[in-house]
Amino acid sequence: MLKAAFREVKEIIRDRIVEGVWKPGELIPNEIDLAVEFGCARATVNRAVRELAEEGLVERRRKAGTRVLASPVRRAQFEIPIVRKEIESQGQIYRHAVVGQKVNKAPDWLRARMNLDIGALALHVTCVHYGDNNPYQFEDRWINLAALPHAADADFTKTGPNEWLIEAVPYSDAEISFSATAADKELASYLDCAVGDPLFLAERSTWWRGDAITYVRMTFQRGHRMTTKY
Amino acid sequence: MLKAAFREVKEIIRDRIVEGVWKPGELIPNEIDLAVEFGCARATVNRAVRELAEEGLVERRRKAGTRVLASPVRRAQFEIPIVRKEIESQGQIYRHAVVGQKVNKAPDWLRARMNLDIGALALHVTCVHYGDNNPYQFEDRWINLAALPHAADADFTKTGPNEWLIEAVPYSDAEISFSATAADKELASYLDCAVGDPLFLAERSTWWRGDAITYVRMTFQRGHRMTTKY
DNA sequence: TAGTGGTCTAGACCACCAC
DNA sequence: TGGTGGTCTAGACCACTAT
Repeated sequence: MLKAAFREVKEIIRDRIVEGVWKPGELIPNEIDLAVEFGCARATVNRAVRELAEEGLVERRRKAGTRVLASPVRRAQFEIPIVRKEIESQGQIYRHAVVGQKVNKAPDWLRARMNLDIGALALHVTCVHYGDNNPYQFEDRWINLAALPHAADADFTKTGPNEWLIEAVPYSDAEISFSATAADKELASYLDCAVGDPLFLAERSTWWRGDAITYVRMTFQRGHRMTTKY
Repeated sequence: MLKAAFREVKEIIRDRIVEGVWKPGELIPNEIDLAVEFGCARATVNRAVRELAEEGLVERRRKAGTRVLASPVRRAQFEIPIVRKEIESQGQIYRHAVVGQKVNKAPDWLRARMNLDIGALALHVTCVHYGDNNPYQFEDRWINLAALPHAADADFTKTGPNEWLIEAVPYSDAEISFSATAADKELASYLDCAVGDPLFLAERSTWWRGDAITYVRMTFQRGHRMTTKY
């Protein structure tokens, strides 16, 4: 058997959908009929169709059956690597420099975002990540000291705050968002670009069982792109 | 049974990993032992651990066993909706305006990108998508007329080119990339912003079995963000 | 209420690959 | 070459929900 049976079944069904044999909005045969047609067990068909549903090509409901989606929900998936690995995977030499590290009272916007009490303390760390000595990313991070008190004493010169955090604490939830921003004077100097240049910005908040861990703004060098196939 | 058994098993294993019971780099027990421990069938354990592997938390190899990954590969997933649905899902009223539609000889950069022959014809369509009459996205699209000859006669005033394409042709491969760009004069006028403003840009190429279908640049209004949880 | 998908089981055989 | 995961099967019961 060259392929697993459920993969074969999956491909056949996928082809029938993209070729229009089963059109958007229509029902496809039920699992038992498909199992008979393909000469396999119902569980095999189930796995094939279940995976197609996870990919957003069909929609399944008990009793109602399996329906071909009119406009398949397309999903793109991005890997979120550690910046060091991202740089090294491009064959460049990584280094980073900590340019700021201070304990602050969390500003209001941060308290709102991370759901912190009034007067809560946060560690503010900023650093620049380089690939082959060219600035690659400016990292502007806040760490909730109520959740991670020993972060205050950490040394981020050897291990960057991102990698330090990964080893120090797991997280249960994360939210990431991407946008465009204009370089201000600080960004322009760290990222070696002009004030006003359009820069790609990623922001991430992470949580561990309801407690905010960290919020970080990662601003990339001019011309940075995030690409994926799907 | 409140939860499916395989989900329970999955959560227990996930907890043991994040709690450090099974540490990064270590092997976890094999499927048979886990099945005995949890009092279920091996297939149930298999599904649980297989899904954890798909999520990037563990790595599985025959004979070698299942290993906890040192730095779990984090993946963020974005849904790529049709712009009309994206706008409508925000409770806004959608409309679009076609601002350009012309058959051209494909320029060199496009021929290189889409792998077209010299002299190949492409349809160039531009349009603006509005939410509640505010500009939301500027769409700048090229369609390969060798692959889709009847696109030349299409009327995009009722159905935008993106939705028209979805109905007209499936695709087997797509590549999408995100970046930041500065508004030029044309973008500034269509998106009602200042020249030089930083804008979020998405570019997508789609293919059907080796043939390029379309390439599109989607530039969003100022301040646009793309967000997801993971 | 009946039809459909969701899940589980016990057992089986196979493919891979570290040893 | 033996241990591990990968897959398949036949059958069963259950959960949801359209009708």
